[in-house]
Amino acid sequence: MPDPRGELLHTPLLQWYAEARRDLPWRHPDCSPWGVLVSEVMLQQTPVARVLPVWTRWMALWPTPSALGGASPGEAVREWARLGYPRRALRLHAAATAIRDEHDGEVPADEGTLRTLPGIGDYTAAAVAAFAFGQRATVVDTNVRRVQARAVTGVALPAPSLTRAEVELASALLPGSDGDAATWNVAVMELGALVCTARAPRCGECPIASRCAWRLAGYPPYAGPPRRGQAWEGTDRQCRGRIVQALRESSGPVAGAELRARWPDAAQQERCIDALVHEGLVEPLDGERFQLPS
DNA sequence: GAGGCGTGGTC
DNA sequence: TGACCAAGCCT
Repeated sequence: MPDPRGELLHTPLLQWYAEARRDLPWRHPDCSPWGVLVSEVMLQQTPVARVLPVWTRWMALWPTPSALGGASPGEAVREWARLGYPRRALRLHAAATAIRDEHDGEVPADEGTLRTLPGIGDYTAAAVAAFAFGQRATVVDTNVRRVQARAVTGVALPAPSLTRAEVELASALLPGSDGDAATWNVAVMELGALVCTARAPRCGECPIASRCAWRLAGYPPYAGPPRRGQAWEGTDRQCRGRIVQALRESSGPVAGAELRARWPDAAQQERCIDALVHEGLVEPLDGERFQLPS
């Protein structure tokens, strides 16, 4: 049952996307499902500009899941460079070995099967099903949420966490055919990334501005619960980042004393190292030395 | 379900 | 200038 709210938006948005879309390597027709999967994991909470060079190098080193599975998790973390959230590199390595060992080395096309892989949640499973396999999956990321909130719901920003209603709305707006649906998903995301941005939306360039509920309501300001920022200075996050960076940039093991020189709070740093070891991001060696996992 | 988890660019 | 934000996931 087609949703009239979606029908009105499909043509202008798909036309806009055909002209305004960025030429990204993971969108090329010859990009493998593995390339799409890698891009989606790298793009979790990370801007396109920072992902591009890392993705390119990563795909040259490990063009298949089995190739990555043949590397050590530490190599994956090192090539992850400064993308942030290095646990993603560890999980991508684990996903690669699972694909090699349990799926004949082929990225699964089924959303439910993708969802079982480490580091693959609802968003990424739907994105791979849609963008790598052309399926009619409901892809809901932060861009889709913001575009829907404005264009359809008429509010400045979505709630802090994803609601059931948002997923149902995205599903209702989806075009009926597989191909159109896959393009629609990436078109809405692209609109959110390039035009309907969080900070300073470019409504003058928006193909659906004339139908935007937020604009028609006079741009009411965000009225939801406060959105809490993330502390940084002196946090475990910063401390952990410092530790992993030191191990990444060293060709060999790093002495605990050398790490200690990089962080003022010894107790905090010890706690962070313990946590990193527990998570598998750091491997302890004899003589109070540490390295990326072998 | 709230909170933890990196890094750097933007206005 | 320093909050805010970027194709989320996991516990």
